[in-house]
Amino acid sequence: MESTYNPQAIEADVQKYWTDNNTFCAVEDPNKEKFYCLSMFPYPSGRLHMGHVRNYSLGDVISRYQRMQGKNVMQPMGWDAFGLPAENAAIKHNSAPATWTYQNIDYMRNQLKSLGFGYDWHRELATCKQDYYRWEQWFFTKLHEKGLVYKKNATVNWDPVDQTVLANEQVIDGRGWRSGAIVERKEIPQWFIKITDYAEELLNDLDQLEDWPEQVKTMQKNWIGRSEGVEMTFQVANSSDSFDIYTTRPDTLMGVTYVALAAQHPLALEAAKNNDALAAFIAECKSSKTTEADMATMEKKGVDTGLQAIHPITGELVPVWAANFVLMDYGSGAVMSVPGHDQRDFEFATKYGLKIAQVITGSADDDISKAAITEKGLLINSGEFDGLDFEQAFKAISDKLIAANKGKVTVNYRLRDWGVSRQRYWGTPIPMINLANGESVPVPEDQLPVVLPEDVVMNGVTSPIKDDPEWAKTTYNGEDALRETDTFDTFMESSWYYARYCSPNDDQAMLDPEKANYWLPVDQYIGGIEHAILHLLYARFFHKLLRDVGLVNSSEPFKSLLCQGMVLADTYYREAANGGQDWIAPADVDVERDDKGQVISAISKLDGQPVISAGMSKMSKSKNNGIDPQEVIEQYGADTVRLFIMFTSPPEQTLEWSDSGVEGAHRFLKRVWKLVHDFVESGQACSIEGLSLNSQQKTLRRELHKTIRKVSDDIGRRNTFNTAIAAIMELMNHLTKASLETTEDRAVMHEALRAVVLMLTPIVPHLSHRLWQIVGDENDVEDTLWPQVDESALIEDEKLIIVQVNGKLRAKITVAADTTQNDVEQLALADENVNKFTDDKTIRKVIYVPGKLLNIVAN
RNA sequence: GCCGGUGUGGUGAAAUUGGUAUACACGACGGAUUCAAAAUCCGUUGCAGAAAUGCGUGGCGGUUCGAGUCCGCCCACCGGUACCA
Repeated sequence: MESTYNPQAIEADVQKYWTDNNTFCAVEDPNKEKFYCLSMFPYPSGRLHMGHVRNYSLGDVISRYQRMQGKNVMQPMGWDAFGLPAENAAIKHNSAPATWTYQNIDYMRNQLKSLGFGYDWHRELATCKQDYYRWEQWFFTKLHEKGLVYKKNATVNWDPVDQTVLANEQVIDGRGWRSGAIVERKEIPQWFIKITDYAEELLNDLDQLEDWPEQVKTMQKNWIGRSEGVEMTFQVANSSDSFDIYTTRPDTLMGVTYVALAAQHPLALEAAKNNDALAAFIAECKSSKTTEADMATMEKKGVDTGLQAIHPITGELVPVWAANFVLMDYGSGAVMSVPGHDQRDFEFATKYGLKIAQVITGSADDDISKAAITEKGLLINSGEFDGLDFEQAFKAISDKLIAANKGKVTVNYRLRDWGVSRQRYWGTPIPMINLANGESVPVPEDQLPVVLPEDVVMNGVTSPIKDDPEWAKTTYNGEDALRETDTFDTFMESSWYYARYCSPNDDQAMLDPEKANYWLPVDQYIGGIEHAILHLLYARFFHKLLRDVGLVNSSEPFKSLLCQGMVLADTYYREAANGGQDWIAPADVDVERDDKGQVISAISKLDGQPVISAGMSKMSKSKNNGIDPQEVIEQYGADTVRLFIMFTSPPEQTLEWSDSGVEGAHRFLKRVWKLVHDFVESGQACSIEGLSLNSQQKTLRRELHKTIRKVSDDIGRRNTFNTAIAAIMELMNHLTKASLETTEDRAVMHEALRAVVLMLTPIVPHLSHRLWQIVGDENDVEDTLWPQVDESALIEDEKLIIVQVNGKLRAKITVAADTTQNDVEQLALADENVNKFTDDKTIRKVIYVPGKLLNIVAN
């Protein structure tokens, strides 16, 4: 055995071995328990970043651990290949999005291989290839057939100079990122999928997802936002017009002092024809932003439309305002306003001098002249409803509206239907045909796929398939017609890729139900918390759609979910001449520390001049603080990178990159290598069977088996890989101090080293593969089962009891394991230090936690 | 704004069910080895204090024999907010 650890040589050899032996090729086997482990597939942005390395290390550790539990493991990998960045890169590099994307995939695939992830590469897929997206197009036409697809107008960001639609990301401070033009809201026709038809099921099925983080389920629940309320109709005075509003607080209906319409509401547009102020306001609203965060934080503004509405119960007239915070896209585009009991309405009413009425009792310190009373209470100033509580008022008021045929009790969802149209090129063409009569029909099945041309030139503004007058031309039933030139939201591709991995090369069907039902649901899904709502909700929705088309027999795609945190790194900068910051890469900075190790200054390695430290932030191009995984792999090897990433933080938390931490991880692997080397050099291997051990050897075996128990629990149940590694390190600290003189010493050491290598296998698979050839047996470590705990080695004859007086630690006493509570108390009270704190006091109570803790309460 | 999360030594973190706060690692300091350095190995390391001991888990308050952990209020930061993926 070589005396020094040489990761580069080992890793290349072991990776070749895995490839040559198809070690990770997964085949359906009904006699074996399956385990489908999936990490969120990457967008092929160019190079792997540390977030990817973390995500895929987590998936690989879990996959390899489950394989060592004897399961039939499938771990696939692919590419979420459509999306906006490819278009921008193509413009910048003067090439086509397809070329750029395929080059990135090739580079990143090699990076993944160099990290030693156990993927079944036979199952690789890329969503930008027609053999993938053709089935998405087919599926969309099925959904259309089932009535789950419709077209309606929806708002987009419109760049009036470039005459193009912009993503939210492309709008910076209200202006288009290329043209600099002030972006406008514009309504255009778009395709929607009726996710709201599944709102109830998407909500209820969250309860089945026992192995999902509570926080993710809560976020999804709030996003779906089920509420029970009343929908009612307000008649416009002196007109046949009316509009509907929905409220969850019908108990406050008697406190409505005005109603508010969206600026784009048809009644507001009509009224603006003879109202200049209103027309100006509606024009102003055109430039307001479209995101929810912007809508919620912007200054609330409104204008009186001059219309009046008839209160559905009192018959009184209330003014109708147009307001910028009411969304035309959501609900009916109108809300009732109760300034007395809603804070936003209160501020709006105060600002515009509208009436504020109190109709609900508040607590003693509530002051209706200062703020709205938003808690529920008893009704006052509400005529016949006075004295009712929320429940009673809800019933009485809704009953009255129903009787008058002016309203109904309804369930409402915050969730909105999924708009899937994008006015961009690099995506799946929407398989619809627009006929001359204005009707839209799905592309017939025998004409699918609608292929996206890859050999295109980007002009930086419009989609090449929109630019090319020929591309859209087609015929339908012998008539000339035009294809849809919009493409799908890329969330469409990522909503079903997990299922396609089960039969990735099937050219006859979207899925092979037999294979899909063998592997699905995914047993463990791993990805960033940023996907907690949108991606995970759409994928859950798609799975139910796949079920209802008969392609899968389960209702949820992901049995267990693990959300990993971001990867951060140090940031350094210098003031730039223009007052901004010049960000300096952490690799180019040396830090100086004081005697306590606290950083006192940082200097550039390039010029020796000081730089300013700006703390930790997410690795990004803009802060120039990305750490390239490739460089670290080349310096220390993939195993060190994997070990550092798994050790330095629990998976859900943010991970702070540290070069010295990486060195520490590398040092540990060198110690493991050296210990195996020293053991091998010390003589022949031998078995522990039939040997009689001394107390030190027994203690060492107890440490070993306690470690196996903890590591199994940490990896198998808790997903706390950091504490599993810490436990192995602790064991290693014991082992390096152990003697290797006698046969018994060496037998215990051999048992321990075999277990250490096996426990490290999921985390540092190359090193473990090599070491298993030395301390293991002729089988590959990949085909070896996880070590078992020997319960008999765990038995302890003594216990450490913590003795407290009034909850404060005063002594630690060691007693025989079978000592009674009474004897423990006597021993504790005899302790000098305990005595000092109880001496002049009366003992009131004694609390005993058997074998652990004794608390004496005295005063 | 709204929804969700996080906050513990000089640093990353541990404490799994309310029971020894700081395991493991990094850094720093001291020593061994070395012509010297790197590497390696050994030791010290929450703060104050000579010690006894006291204090200490973002802030304020509460529950409890006992609180990092439970409850209330507050602060700071992070993720999402429907066209970034």
